[in-house]
Amino acid sequence: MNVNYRKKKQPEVVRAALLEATAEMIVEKGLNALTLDAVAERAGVSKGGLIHHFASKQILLEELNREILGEYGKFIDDYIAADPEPRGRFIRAYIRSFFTPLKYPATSKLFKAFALEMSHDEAIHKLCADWYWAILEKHGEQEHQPLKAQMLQFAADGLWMEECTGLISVSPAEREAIIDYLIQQTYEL
Amino acid sequence: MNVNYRKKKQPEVVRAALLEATAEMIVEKGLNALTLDAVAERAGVSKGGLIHHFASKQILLEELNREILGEYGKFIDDYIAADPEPRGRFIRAYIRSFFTPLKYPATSKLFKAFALEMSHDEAIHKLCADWYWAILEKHGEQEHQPLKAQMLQFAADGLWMEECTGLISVSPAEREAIIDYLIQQTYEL
DNA sequence: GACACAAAACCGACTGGACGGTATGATTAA
DNA sequence: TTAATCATACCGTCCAGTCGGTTTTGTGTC
Repeated sequence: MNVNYRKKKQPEVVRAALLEATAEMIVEKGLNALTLDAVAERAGVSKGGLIHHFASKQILLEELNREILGEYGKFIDDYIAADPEPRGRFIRAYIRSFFTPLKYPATSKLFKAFALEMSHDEAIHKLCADWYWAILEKHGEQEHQPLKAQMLQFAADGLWMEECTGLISVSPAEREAIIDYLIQQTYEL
Repeated sequence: MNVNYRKKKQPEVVRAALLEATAEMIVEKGLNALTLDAVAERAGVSKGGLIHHFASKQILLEELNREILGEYGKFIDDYIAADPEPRGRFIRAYIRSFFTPLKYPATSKLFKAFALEMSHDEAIHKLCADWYWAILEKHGEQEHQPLKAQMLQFAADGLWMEECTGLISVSPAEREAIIDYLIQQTYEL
C-alpha cells in the first residue's frame, strides 16, 4: 500500500508527476528502457494509477509530446513578442527557445526527451511536423528563407543535439559563446 | 530447414548481411523494435546462426557501430588528403563526410540511431566519443577552433539530423544549396 | 585421391524473465 | 451514493539467450 494512496487526491499533480517521470527516464535511460512499472514507481504511484491517467504507453508518450510542443510554442511566441528588431526575429526566437532551460526549468528535460522518442513513431512524428509548420505559418515565415538563416537554424539544432548526447562535451563557457555568436549573426541576415 | 544451410558456407557474406539487416531494421522500425529473430530472418539465417557471429544483441550493435564509425573516419581521411586548401580543411571534410552515402545504403539515417537512441548505452557512447576525439587529434584540430568553425560543424550536425528525422522535409535542391553554402563558408574561416 | 577428425558454421526448439495490459477491489472526494 | 482516483494481483505475449544437434570446411595422414 503506497503512502500516497492515503493522502489527499491530487490528480493533476499525479498526472504531472507521471509526465515528468517519463521524461526524466527517457533522458536518463533511453526510450527503449522505458517501462510503465518504472515510471509509476518513480512518480510515486502504482501502475494502476498510471493506466488510469494514460490508458496506454503510446498515449502516455503522445501526451508528453503534446505538452512539450505546447511549452515550446510559448517560448517562441514570447521571444518574438519581446523582440523589437524585425530582422531575423524568428530565427532568433528559434535559437533562444532551444537554450533557455533556466527560465522554465520544469520543461528543460522534456525537450530532450521529445527528440529522442519522436523518431520512428508515426503519430508522434506527425504531431511534431504539423506543429513545426504551424509555427512557421503563424509567424509568417513560410516563404523561402535565405541560406544563412537556414544555416543558423541548423546550427542551433546541432548544438542542441550535442547537448542531448554529450558526445563532444562542450563546456558551459563554449556553449554560451556559441549561442551568443548565433544570436549575433541573426542581426546580419 | 533453411535452404542456405545446404549451400556453400560464406561466413563473411552472412556476417555482412546480418549487419546490413540490423542497420535497415533500425532505420525502418527504430531501435526499440529491433529483435534478433527479425534480423536473422531478414538476413536469411537462423537465430542460432546470428548468435554464432554475434554473441549477443549488445555485441551486434557495437560491431555495427564500429563499422559505421570506421567508414566515416575513412571518408574524413580521404577528403582531407584530397583537399589542397589547408584553411578550414577539417571542417570541410567533416561536413562532406556526413553527406556521403555509406556502404550500407540504409545507414544514412543510422548514425542518428546511435547518436540519439544509443547515447544512453555507455559502451557505444564511449565508442563514439573516443572516435570523435581520435579524429580531432589525428588531424591536429584539438586546439580551440574559431566560433564560426564550430557553428559550421553544428550546422552540419543539424542538417544531418533533419535528414534523419525528416521533420522539416528539406527538398534535395535546398539540401544541396545548404551544403554548398556550408562548404563555401569553410574557405572564409 | 581417400579417409579421419577436429573445428567452424549453422539450425531451431525451448526457457525464463521482463513487460504491457487487464480485472477487480479499496479509498476518497463530491 | 456515486464517480473519480488509485492499489494489487494476475495474464499473455514477446524476446534475448541457451542448448543439443546437423552440416560443411579445413587439415593432416596414408
